[in-house]
Amino acid sequence: MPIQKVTKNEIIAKALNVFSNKGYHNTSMSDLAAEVGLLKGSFYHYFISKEELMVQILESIDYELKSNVYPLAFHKQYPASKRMKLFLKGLSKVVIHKNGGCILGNTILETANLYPSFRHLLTTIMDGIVQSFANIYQELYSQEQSQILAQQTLMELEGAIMFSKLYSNPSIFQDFQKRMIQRVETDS
Amino acid sequence: MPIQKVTKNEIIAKALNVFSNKGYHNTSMSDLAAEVGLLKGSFYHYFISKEELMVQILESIDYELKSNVYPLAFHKQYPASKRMKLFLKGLSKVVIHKNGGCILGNTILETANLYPSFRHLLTTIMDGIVQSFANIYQELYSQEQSQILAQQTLMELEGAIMFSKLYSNPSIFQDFQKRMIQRVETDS
Amino acid sequence: MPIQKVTKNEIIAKALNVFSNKGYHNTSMSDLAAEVGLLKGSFYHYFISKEELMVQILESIDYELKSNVYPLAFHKQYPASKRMKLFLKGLSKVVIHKNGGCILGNTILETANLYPSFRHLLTTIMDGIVQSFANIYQELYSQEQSQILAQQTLMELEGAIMFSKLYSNPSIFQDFQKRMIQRVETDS
Amino acid sequence: MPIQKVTKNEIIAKALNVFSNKGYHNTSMSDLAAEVGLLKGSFYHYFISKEELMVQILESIDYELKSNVYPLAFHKQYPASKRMKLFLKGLSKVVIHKNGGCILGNTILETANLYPSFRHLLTTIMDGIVQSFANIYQELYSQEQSQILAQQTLMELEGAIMFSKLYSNPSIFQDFQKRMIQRVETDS
DNA sequence: TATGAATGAGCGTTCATTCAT
DNA sequence: GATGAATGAACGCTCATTCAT
Repeated sequence: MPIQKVTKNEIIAKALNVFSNKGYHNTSMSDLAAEVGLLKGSFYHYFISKEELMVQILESIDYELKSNVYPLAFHKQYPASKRMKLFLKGLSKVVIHKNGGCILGNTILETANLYPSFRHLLTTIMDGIVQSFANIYQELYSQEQSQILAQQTLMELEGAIMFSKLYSNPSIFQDFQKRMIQRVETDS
Repeated sequence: MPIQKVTKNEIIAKALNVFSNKGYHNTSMSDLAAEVGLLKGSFYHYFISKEELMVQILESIDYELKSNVYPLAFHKQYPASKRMKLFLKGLSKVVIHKNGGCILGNTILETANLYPSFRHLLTTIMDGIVQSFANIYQELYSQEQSQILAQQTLMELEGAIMFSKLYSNPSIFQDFQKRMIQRVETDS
Repeated sequence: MPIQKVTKNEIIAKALNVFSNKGYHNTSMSDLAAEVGLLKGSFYHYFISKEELMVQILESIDYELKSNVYPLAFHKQYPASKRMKLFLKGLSKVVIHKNGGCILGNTILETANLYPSFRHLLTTIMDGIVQSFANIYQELYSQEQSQILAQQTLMELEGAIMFSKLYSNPSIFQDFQKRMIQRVETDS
Repeated sequence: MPIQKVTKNEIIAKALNVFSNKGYHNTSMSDLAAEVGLLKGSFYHYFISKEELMVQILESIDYELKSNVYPLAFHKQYPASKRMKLFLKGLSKVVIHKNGGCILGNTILETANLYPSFRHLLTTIMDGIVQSFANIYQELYSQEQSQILAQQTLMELEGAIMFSKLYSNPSIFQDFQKRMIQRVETDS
């Protein structure tokens, strides 16, 4: 009976971290194998290729967001500001890695034009995030306006993470979060 | 004088394009050499390394922006909206490449943590852009408010380009531009 | 278990030969790989770099000499001349390669100023050889005198090999050996 | 009228130094050109190849020794010890370079088996040096004995330089010189 | 004579991937 | 399932050399 040193999910979680920190092309299969304590050859028992690994990482992100994060934006009894706060927190936990930035933004910029298999997943995820933001905004704005604001919010989020990375200053992203929460606060 | 097939500036211009489209790590010196019609080995007559080439690309961007683009934001006799329009147009010409996105954003996400020589130039450039936006906003807002808006604008710009790239839809970035121009329009 | 075409020790033995014949800088990793029937890339499974390979070669020489050669100079029941004879024979077997000369001398002249990691091993080995010669001489000479003679012997040995190589004439080295044996002969 | 920045002899002198310090294979034509203040391309106006340059260096050493150094060993009115002293001094000046060792020994070990054009010159030079030593010894020894001692002296000289290099200790070579002078001293 | 751009082969090294055990 | 040896292409870069100007 062969021993199993790791599970696919463990690999996905660790590989996500490595990719976030080093980028797709700058991460080697050796790096990934080392991170999970396997040898390079063993790695291919779990994922047939580097590309397939990234696909499954993105799929797991999609699943995680759908299961645990999007619902935070749809909590009917919470006010918009609370939903915004919880949603941003949940989103950050899944998708943002300290110093490494946002796996989505990183992967879009580095690979969107190269791997159609990535692009489809990335659009699905980005759409999901936008719709969640839009739902929050609809407490205060028209549907059309909410849609626009939602997209802007995600854009600014990605930009804020980029700035945080460039200046090695996490408070840039924290300020962004505060701004977004305030925007939907109705201090009546 | 020996035959010269290319100039350093031509190389910088073409390499900028290739890096924009393929990313830093995914671009090989062969790719770059082929783009300008040289062999890999010949390329090293112009740039001693891939890293140095990128440094010089970023320096040339910095120079170009300082010479021709930042001034557009400081035109005293133009109204804010016109300055915003001209500035965004100038900025786009230097820094954004169709399908490839923004060389600044790409390079920040892919290399900011790896190459200190890049980071310093990138912060210089980003600071310059933010100050230019801030100057435009100061026609309508307080200095403090302008500063914040300027940074937000650049963040959203980078996010907008990311979306344009992901969805292969240039109008996302164009809509962003319109929004920014409207924001400083005073319909008097 | 994966197929294994060679062992590390086989590589060390063959690489020692190639380095001896061609010199450190004039030997390419392809040369070495070809010698053991591997491709260049496969070579790096055994040694992470050319420098590390040479380090391990020198380490294996040090080990071999300590295990099997130095003891020949310390045989208490043998007379000095017999010990000299056996020691020179043992030394030659480990360190001298036909036509290629002495790996120690070659490596000292070519790399001593370039690779500190080599230099340390080379001094260790040279010291060990000198001490062995000194021990032989102590049967006939004072300790101080033996020390000087021992160093001279090793110097002349390296010079003799250099001459043998230059004139493609092995008898120059053989004559040297006879001379050294006679020097410690006490025909009583 | 084209300017001439350097003379062939200047190049030979400087190239000799560089080769002594870095070795033949580890010295690039760029290194040599830089040392004499030329560009690589210009270098080929003086020497058609790296190999030809080394040939001319060896030829110039041969000429220099014949003109100015060998005669020191044949001074009829000087005693052997004085001739030995002067000869060793003259030889060192031409052939030994601080830290870099002896160009003859270096070149023999690194290239003797590769370049027949080098080998012939090197044997000529080594023969010349041996004959000079032999002439000195003939004041005290038989012709046959002198011949053997002369060859041993040159061997030990090369070995002494090797040791000096390995241990970064010039006094090893100086001690060798003293020993050789004492050997032919007749304190009558 | 001097230049320096260009060449094309080769360097040491790393890569994603394969596969016999 | 895990190993790690092997692959072969590609990497960034350097080499000795050529040659139009």
